Amino acid sequence: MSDLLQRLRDRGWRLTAQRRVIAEVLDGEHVHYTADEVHARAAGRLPEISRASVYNTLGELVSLGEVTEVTTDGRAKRYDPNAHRPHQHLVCSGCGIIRDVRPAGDPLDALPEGERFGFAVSEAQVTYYGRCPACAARP
Amino acid sequence: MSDLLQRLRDRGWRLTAQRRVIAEVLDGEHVHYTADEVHARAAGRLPEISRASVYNTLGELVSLGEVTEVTTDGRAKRYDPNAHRPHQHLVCSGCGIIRDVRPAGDPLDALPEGERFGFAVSEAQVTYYGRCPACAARP
DNA sequence: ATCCTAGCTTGGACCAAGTCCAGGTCAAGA
DNA sequence: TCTTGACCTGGACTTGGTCCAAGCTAGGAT
Repeated sequence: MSDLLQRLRDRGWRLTAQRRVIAEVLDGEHVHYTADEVHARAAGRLPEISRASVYNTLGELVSLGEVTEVTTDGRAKRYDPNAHRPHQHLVCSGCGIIRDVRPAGDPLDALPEGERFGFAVSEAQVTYYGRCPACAARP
Repeated sequence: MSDLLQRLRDRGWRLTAQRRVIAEVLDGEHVHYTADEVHARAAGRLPEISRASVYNTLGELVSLGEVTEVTTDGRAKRYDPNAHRPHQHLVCSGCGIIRDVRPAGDPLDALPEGERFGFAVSEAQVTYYGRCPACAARP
């Protein structure tokens, strides 16, 4: 993730303590925090950080393409730092846990020309739902 | 949609004026209203109808499987009455309009066993994004 | 036809997620 | 080290949605 900080500097970002902490929180695989979760974790290292800064920074990271937004349940958006490797999401309908997954082939190819209604289609987001091993073990 | 009313009666629903009006609003192809849009349209025919009734009825229709929830943008949920024909959604990233589409094959088949993390995967939701003909015509 | 009552509806209070803003702070170039 | 525009903060505000006590009513029972 330190290369993220480098990329941000290259784009003219001011590297503040807040942005550094948020970038650190977003480091890892299968990370899908809500803005409030990011805020709570960031506040562990930098107690005065405000919710507004978290929302601002996340929004900026999204528009730079460094982080993608994921909405799996119609509640809070989640932020996925694994933006440079194309992938989809697998969600447990019991506990809500999210895994990054890579389906075979390009999902776009499954949409025939006759189903495109003249749209210039550029992206497909796939969300798979099921029960994770832990949730499958109980009702 | 009158068969919807029949199915609801068969399940022991009381057929109130509010529920009838909401069912009428939800009639048609490519209908994807938010709860507030449903409320506004319903209020055109039944001015005293409350937001709470709209939310209650939509929630009941969803849990009966007569209507599905669609969240394309992380804002308000949309309600899709076309629940008895499996389909996915194509969304214009310019104006947000939504079309129902039918991709070739079952999207579930694209997820290899090795990418399932032990989940019992049961459903896949696909959202295609692109620009509609009207939005493609301008910047 | 009328009565009864569980189920439905209502308005308003409340909550969660997210946005906006005026004023104070500070990273980094000069 | 100084300067300054970009950044941060707390708090007010907006939007989308839920909850609840009190009143109403669809439809079965009489």
